[in-house]
Amino acid sequence: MRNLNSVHLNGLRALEAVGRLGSLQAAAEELGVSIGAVSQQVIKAEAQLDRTIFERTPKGMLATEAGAPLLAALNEGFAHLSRAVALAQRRDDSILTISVAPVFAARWLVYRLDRFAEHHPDINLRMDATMKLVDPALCDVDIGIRVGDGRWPDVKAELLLEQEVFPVCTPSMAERLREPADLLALPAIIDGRAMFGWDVWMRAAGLEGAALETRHVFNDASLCLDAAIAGQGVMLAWQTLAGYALQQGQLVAPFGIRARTGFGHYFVTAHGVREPKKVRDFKAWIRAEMAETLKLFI
Amino acid sequence: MRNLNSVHLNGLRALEAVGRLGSLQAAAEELGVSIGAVSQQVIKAEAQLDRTIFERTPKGMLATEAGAPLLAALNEGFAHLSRAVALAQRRDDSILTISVAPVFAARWLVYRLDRFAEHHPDINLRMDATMKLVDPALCDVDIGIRVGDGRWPDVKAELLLEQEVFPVCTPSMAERLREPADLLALPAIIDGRAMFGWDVWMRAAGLEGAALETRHVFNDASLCLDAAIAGQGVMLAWQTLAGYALQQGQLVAPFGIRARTGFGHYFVTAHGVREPKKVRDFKAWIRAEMAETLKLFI
DNA sequence: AATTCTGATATAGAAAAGCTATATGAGAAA
DNA sequence: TTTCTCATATAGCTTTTCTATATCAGAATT
Repeated sequence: MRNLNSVHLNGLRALEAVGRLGSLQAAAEELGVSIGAVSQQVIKAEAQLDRTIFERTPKGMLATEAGAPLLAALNEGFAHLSRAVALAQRRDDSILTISVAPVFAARWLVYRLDRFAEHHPDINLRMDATMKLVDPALCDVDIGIRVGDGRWPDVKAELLLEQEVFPVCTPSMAERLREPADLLALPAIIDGRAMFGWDVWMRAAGLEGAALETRHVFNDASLCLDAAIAGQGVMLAWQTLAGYALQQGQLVAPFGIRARTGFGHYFVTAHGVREPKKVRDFKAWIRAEMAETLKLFI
Repeated sequence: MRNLNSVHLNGLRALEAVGRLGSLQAAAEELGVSIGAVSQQVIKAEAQLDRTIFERTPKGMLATEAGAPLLAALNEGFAHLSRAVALAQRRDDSILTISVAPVFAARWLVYRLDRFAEHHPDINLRMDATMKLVDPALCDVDIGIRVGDGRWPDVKAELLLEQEVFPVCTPSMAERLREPADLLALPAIIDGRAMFGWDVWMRAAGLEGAALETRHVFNDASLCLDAAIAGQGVMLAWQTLAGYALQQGQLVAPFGIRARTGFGHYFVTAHGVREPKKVRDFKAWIRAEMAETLKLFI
């Protein structure tokens, strides 16, 4: 398609519009420019193609014999391009595209999707699981949920939940514990990627300076939780990570001492954009479900 | 197709090229611009469409799920546009397009076209009959033949034949004529559009100031000749106009007195262009045929 | 672990394309 | 002859496109 390099695409479009509509006036109206602009483009394009495409008559522009097949092919080309643009511009408003961290999806959201479908049968959810912060203004994501300090200047961050961490282990392990300091005797399961450490909890538990024996280190919080469920040790988890396992009785949170990390779960949307109803509905639903989760921690 | 107004065509082309070729580097090469230029155009077009068409990977650009149908439609569109441009750029070198005055075509050239075909079976002649001067640089005419003073600054004019005029009438009318002054008694057939008058010939015949009785005035030289052939009177004709009728014995040129009008037949071509072989062949052939015509006037 | 390579993006400023506003010309219609 | 319609030319402003250069991120190599 290198031959397209020798002619301006805007000129080809001018040719096509004039050919289809029969006059500079009509073409100018469709293209949204002045008659002089279309005239210049047609003349320039004819020169670039080294062809006379139109015969100028007092009643308007008539395609020459040589020009007619060219205009037919141009019409077909621009019709396809127009269809392509229409395809891109059509918004399927029934699809809500969300972006969440994989661990949030796997440990909290995926268990609730059936209830979302029940509450909002008109909304089709499309989930993009990535840890990267997304800017909904720059991609076709409607809303994101991320954990962090919320200080992201390029997006609008709205606090959903303050993150609190607490130790979790199997019930049988917990039976051996009489006081918080007894936790120090248990092997610790460490999330190498966590944005916080045990020291945050130690302070809250009055055990500042104390440490646990590290048994396992993973680079994925979800794997850590699996290891805790398997009885491998104690893990410092947070609400959305451990909520389901607590509810199912697979894990317990001994002593109920919780510490705030300073981070939070945030809704991430685009600056200065009026939120569509489906986004507002989703946020409201997420808040209601989060309230249900928090009942575990009263 | 107004929806195309909201996105730059060059951007759509960049999208298509990257989609088809898989990287900015390859697309830049095909489009004949720098990688940075393609990158900017893709980013801008994605913003204008409000769509993420590509996922950026370390190995290059991958079409997103939403982008793939768009790119397919764009590819079809640009393929058609490319075909259109190729159609326009293809020169059918076997076709020679000439532009001549209708009267020159009807009274001189058309009788000889069989001989042109014999001499040049490889050249297909396409004749555009119009009185308007053409500029081969600005239209798809290869060469023109026009009568005039040859002072046309926008084109290259090469003298073919100096125009000479002379009275013509039927043989039976001529039988009654003993000397040039006897012509003055005959009714005159006048071409209202001629660039010269009888005075030009009168001077050459030593009859300066004399005049004929006007019987008929036409606005077409060809009709004048038809009237002369029909015995309606005497007409002041020129070589290419009357040559065939003289050769056929339908008309005679009594006394053989000819006058130059100051005009001429000229080949009209574009300035500063090396003439293709078919144009050179055509000119040579025309000169040879013209020499044959002039044998009538020796 | 450090370095190199590949591919994409950002930016400033220059070049080219596109556009508007206005004047003008040609032919048809009134 | 006048008016109307349609196209063209031109100057200069605006927008788009482009280049050159610096930078970044991830993969591959050492």
